[in-house]
Amino acid sequence: MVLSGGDAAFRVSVDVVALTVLDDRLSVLVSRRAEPPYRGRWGLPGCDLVHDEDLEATARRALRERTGRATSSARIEQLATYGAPRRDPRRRTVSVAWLAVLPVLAEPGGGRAWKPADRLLASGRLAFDHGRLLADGVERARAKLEYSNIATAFLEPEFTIAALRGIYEVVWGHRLDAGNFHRKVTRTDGFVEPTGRRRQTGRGRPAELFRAGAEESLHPPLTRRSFEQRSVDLGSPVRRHPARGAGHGLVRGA
Amino acid sequence: MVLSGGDAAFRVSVDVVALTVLDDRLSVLVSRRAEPPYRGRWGLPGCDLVHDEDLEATARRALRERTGRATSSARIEQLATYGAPRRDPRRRTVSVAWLAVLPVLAEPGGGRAWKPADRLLASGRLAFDHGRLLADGVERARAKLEYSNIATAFLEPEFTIAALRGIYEVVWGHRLDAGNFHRKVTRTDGFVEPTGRRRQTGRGRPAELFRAGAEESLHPPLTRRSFEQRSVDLGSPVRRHPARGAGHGLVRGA
DNA sequence: ACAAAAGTGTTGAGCGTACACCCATGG
DNA sequence: CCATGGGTGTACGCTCAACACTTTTGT
Repeated sequence: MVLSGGDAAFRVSVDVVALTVLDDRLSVLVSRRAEPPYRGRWGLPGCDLVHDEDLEATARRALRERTGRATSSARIEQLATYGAPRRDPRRRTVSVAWLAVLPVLAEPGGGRAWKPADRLLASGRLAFDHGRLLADGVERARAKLEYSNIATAFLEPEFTIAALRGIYEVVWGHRLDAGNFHRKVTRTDGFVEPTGRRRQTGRGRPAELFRAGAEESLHPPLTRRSFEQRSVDLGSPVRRHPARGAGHGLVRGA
Repeated sequence: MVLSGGDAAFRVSVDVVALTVLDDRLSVLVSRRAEPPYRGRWGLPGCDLVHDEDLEATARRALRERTGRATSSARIEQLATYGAPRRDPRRRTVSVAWLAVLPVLAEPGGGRAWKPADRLLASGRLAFDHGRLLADGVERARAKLEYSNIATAFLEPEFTIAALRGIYEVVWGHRLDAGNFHRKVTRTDGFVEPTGRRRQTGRGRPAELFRAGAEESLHPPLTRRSFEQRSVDLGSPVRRHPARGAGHGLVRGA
């Protein structure tokens, strides 16, 4: 860190890949750009770094401005920094990207929307290099489900094991065995802790409610590896409930 | 990413946590600062971002300037970005940190040195927030040994399985069973591939030489988890050869 | 009574650990 | 010949995938 003779200075911004699960799809918060460059394309929430504000505080501010909510409960972590010389055609900009995971919120409105991540990626209609940011964020989330309790951040403070399983199924894109998942989750120290309450789900036996445990990292991890060798249909959501009218049950496991 | 009315601009720098294994110790490249701030402390190699240069190119430049060598062979990956308002007392600076892993090079000279990472961390005599950068870099390296082939980046292109095991032992700080390690490494697809050559090591049966395989990520991973429950002596290096004169053999496994 | 969802039991395959043992070389 | 390090064989224990089965509700 040598102080150069000159004083080259750059714009520094923060962009947030905010993920949630909405209608059984992994979805990301974007807003349609009203101004050039990339007018009409979708952009991730972001804002410029300002004097005396921490990077993480800046990311939380970007998220708060776009969701219109207090986001102190959102789980947030740094993703990576993107600084290719011409990634912003106006001016050289170094952007620190953050991954945020949060439970479903009200629709944000005002040109902003939760859009399915896979569709948005496939459409190629993201501004700047936000397609890469989103892809990196999704991959990070997928990986972290294996060895951290980040899945609980997609849910309200109290949740059922089935709801937690639903997060894994949607983010990983394949179904999991309910029984084995239940055992694995409840027996991994610090992953979830029982509240003693139950939830009426409608049909079926009422499920116990849990909250996130103290342990951030899971040992041993859950593994998606063994499933990846199987074909995964990325084009359609993992339907967690049979389509109305169509009576075909979904196969379990292989 | 909204263009603010003002034009706040920041110094952007790149710092490199360059790791190697020297004398059975995980070591990091540092240079003694000749100028304030932090005169006399140890600093990581770094340089300022300049117009039209990629972040990764900047990191490689910093490494090259400090090692005096072509470092195209070094494995390099982004670590994290540090931007606390007063991390540099002179001017607000956002620093993108990179992790580099490379084989032992000649001593760099000129106030630069390879220093054992653990001692340097314990001494607290690093400049700026470089202690945190170093701690994060070491933890990243430790974690990546589990599920990537990054250990091969510490070695020359051709190496023995025992040398590879030595990297794991030094970085993780405990000994591994030689037989099981050999089996695990040679049977994990894409980790290493045989060259057909052998190396005369002096004593003992000559070891086969391998080179790094094509696969970046290991499935299934090696695991340090099972060892973490055991006590680990962080204060002294894992001696891979018995001390001269002291005839005590090191126990294997538990 | 039946369907559906929650949760438990059971079993077989695979993997990791521990450690015995053989191989190939230097002294 | 022995010592040393390279490399293989083997057995035990644990975990996980698969799936049968029981529990508890709504209709």
